[in-house]
Amino acid sequence: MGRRRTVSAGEPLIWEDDDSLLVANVIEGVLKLTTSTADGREQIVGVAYPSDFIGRPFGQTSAASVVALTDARVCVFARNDFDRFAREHPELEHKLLERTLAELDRTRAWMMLLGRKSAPEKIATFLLDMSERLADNGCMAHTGPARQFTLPFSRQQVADLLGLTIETVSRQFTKLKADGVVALPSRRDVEILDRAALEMLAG
Amino acid sequence: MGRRRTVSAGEPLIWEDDDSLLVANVIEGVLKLTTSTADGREQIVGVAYPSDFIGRPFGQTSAASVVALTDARVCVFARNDFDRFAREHPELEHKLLERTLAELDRTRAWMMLLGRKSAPEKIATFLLDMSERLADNGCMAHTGPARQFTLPFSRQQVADLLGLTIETVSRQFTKLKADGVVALPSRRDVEILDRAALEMLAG
DNA sequence: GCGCCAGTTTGATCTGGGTCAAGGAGCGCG
DNA sequence: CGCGCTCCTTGACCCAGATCAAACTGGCGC
Repeated sequence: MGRRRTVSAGEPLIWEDDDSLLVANVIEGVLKLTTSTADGREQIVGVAYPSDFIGRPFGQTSAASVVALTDARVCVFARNDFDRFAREHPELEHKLLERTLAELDRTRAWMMLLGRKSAPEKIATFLLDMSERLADNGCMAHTGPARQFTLPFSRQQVADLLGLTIETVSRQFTKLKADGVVALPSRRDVEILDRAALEMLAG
Repeated sequence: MGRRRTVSAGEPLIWEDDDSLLVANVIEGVLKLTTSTADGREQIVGVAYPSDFIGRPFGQTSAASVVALTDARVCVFARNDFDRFAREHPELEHKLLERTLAELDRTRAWMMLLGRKSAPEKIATFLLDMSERLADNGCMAHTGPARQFTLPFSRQQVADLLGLTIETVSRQFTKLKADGVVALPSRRDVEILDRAALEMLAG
């Protein structure tokens, strides 16, 4: 049941496989879910971490495309098989429902960010959100928010997540560093120096 | 199982009822799901039409508040009862899962709108979306997109849905009217005169 | 170590949409 | 019928963040 597959950073996860759509479970790594307009604007609409489901069981294929942000290992299922299996195993469907409801909550909170928050608020919210989702090595944390961590995102991807341009993201990072709120030891690394200030900025 | 309740336009649907959280099914009318910041900015994160579920089964209460846009009838359940009932009826859970997945897809499409679309694109997308969801009387259409319909939203609510200000919404409506793309016979009524133009604008 | 190149930062300028401030316009009510 | 209230439109101006245009930086191959 379900074949292992590895995807390296930057590679798309293809949804077509011998005539059937796929559903997958993330084992390791981080992937982005995006939608794009015809003229190339991109919005990241979801981020999948280990243990998250991706794909669209039942009904038609979803519009989002999936690309690995880090090297990743996933477990893929032909959708037909998965659908049948799920319908025969209510416990699995229940689990899936709980996860989908949680994801919907997170997505709705992100809508508020996209529609109503300013650039400084977006960046602060993003950093706090990341510190909760990432331990030092990029996996799920059960040890509370991390003080320092490595982003699985480039600046452009942060921009695509927050509905900003790369220049604005860069300027906001520089500002936070200048104000002593965060340290940026390397392009991808963040250390939170003043969490209270970030929480204030996040609104 | 489940008590009927009526909510008039503008009234909130209270989630606390003799010590237990509620879950509800919309029978008639339209309701908005919103989140707000401390300083009063509001974002509509979902709209519930007849047959939609609202509330948060399993897990903790969701952050969104629910307000009726039109007079509405809903069927409410104590959440504990609902959770137990759902777990004993896999068919219900399956239905709920399908709806939740569909809602997640719609929400993700809306993220693209909020993060990356311009005001004219937002308005055009909104009008096309409404024409698909509303028949003349504000109920679900199975007759294809409506050419004219009554919005269940005030201008301010359209702004809260699209992440704009009321003034920008008003100006965009005026522009579309001036360009002969739509007719606006009254504050809440819209008639689409040139669907192709709207689709072009929506991007 | 040196050059190259993608990703990033920084600066200068522009503009879409926000803000502030008046008017209109529909509608319920006396 | 006209008063008043709420919602909506319109106008003038402004500013956060986009756009355009260079530099800078840090890996990596040679």
